[in-house]
Amino acid sequence: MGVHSDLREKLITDYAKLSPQMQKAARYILDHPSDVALRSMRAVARAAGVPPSTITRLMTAIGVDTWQEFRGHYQNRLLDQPASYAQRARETQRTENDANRDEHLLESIARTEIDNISAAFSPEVVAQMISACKAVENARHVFIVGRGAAYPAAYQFAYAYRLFCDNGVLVDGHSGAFGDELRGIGRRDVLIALGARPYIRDTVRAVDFARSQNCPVIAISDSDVSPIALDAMAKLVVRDTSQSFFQSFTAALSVMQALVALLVARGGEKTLQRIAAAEEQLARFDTYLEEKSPTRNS
Amino acid sequence: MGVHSDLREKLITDYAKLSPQMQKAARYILDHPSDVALRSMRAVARAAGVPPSTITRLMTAIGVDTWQEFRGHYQNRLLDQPASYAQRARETQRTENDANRDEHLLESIARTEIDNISAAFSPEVVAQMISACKAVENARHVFIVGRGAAYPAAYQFAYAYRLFCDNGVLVDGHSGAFGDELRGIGRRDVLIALGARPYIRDTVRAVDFARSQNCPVIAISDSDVSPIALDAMAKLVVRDTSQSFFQSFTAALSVMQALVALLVARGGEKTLQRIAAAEEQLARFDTYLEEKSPTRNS
DNA sequence: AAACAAGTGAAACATTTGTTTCAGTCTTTT
DNA sequence: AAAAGACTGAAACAAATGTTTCACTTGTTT
Repeated sequence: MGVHSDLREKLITDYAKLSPQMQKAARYILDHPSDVALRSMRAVARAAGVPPSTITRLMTAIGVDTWQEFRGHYQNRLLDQPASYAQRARETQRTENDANRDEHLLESIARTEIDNISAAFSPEVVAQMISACKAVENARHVFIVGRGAAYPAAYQFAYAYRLFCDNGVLVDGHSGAFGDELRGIGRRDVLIALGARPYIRDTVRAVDFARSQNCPVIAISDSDVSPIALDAMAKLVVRDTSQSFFQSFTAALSVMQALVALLVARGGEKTLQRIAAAEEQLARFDTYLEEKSPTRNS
Repeated sequence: MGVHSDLREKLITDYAKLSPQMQKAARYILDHPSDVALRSMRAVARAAGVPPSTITRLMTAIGVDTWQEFRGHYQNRLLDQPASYAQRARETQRTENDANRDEHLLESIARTEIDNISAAFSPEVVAQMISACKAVENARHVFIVGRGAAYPAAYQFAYAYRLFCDNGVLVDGHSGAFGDELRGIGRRDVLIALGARPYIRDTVRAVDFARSQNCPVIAISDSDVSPIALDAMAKLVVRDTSQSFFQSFTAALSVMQALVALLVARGGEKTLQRIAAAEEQLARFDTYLEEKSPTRNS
């Protein structure tokens, strides 16, 4: 009986050969390893959405006789890797040779990203988000513009928004010339514009045009006085600090997601039903891969 | 709301006032904190050389009602989690009045996002990122596929990558049928695939096709055993936990940005020159609003 | 259709768990 | 020395745990 030094590996390689329910359990365990170390078997089973017997069967399937043995592995793993942030930083700094220069860079990227997101949810921005939200709720049409590096965040919002509202327009120039989609924009609409320095001309033009038509603007930008945010009715200022040459649009994306979450939360039951209907439609179009158990993950 | 921020401190200060047997127990717990997190109360009592009742009495003496609560503190400490999830959920639920429900939602969103990003830069993922990076550097072509909610992150990478390398292909279906762009994919290429549950059929098909052509796959996904990550040469597992109905792709975006940063950093001077040239070209195309220097500022 | 095997979850089972009870011990005070 | 009071640990208890059993479903083969 060889002792499995790494049974996470075994779980992954054998995954395909497991029965559907065991896969469900295996997946939860792979995704939540510390749960195994800390919680009881029944609790893990409950969290994974399977009966306790499935966990037992899974263990015998991968050659582990008892839950105690199984749990022991995960406990050791947890003890071997304290991996506290401070400690990790200290370690990477201690040995500053070329070997782990990459680790060091990534570590500082992580910190910067976290800082940016923290700043993006400061009280001032939060207040702006809420008022932006109200503007969107009352708008006839919601135009979203964001080019270049800002496009992902714009797309993200448009994509999610479309699932529960049909008055959103993503101005991306895919359908004809850029800006064509803005035709008819007016006082009762809202334009959500995203962009940071260097400001892309198209985006600024769209904002100027909207303003000339008396359409209120919600700006997600890097400054209160950026050409996009100037005269905007709501200014969501996010930092785009980055360790690399490029700006980081993580915070912008996060803010857009938060905006969606806020709209859904305020929309109540009706909105949830619309989302359910949209998902239903996507499922009917065979968009998603069929999965045995249509449960939602935690 | 006096939550015991640190009950190890309490254990030390009250140590003198405890009865001899309780001191024995307290001392063992102070010396073996992880035992509390991982083993049962009776096991701890046995190891400390005291009857179980002593542990109970010790807990009541320092103001903890139940072993579960006691153990919970030590488990959080082991996980290096500043605040427990359960506690956080309780806090956000506590003030469920309509007044500042929005603020609370946003605050908890922010926390979740930060957690997700922290997890995305864990040592395991960092290691995978570096090996993924090397694969990209040696690849003939770099294909990027990500649909639906994963598209923003895919686009972000493709957009940034294009500025310093011309062998990237964003598989987005804009040019004809989806998957057409994969023609000719082979052993010497790399496919970067993004996707989380529910898995979009197109993405999985692209991954399967790439695998059938012996093309190595870099997977950015929500599990080690997701249909995208299975058999991938590099698995970047990111959490997509979200307060709202939708998944959060913030961590995925952040990882993609970090990948770009890593590529640039490793590319050295030559890469920087290419980026400068690309920006120059964009400026000549009048893409940006006139501003003196297109270089980033602090 | 029938037979079969594999997969599954509710229930049952013996342990083990955290906690309480209580009789005995020890120290301190009178 | 006796009484009072706090300490202590064995035993008792209900609740929860890990595991096994067994009908039942499901999908496949004959």
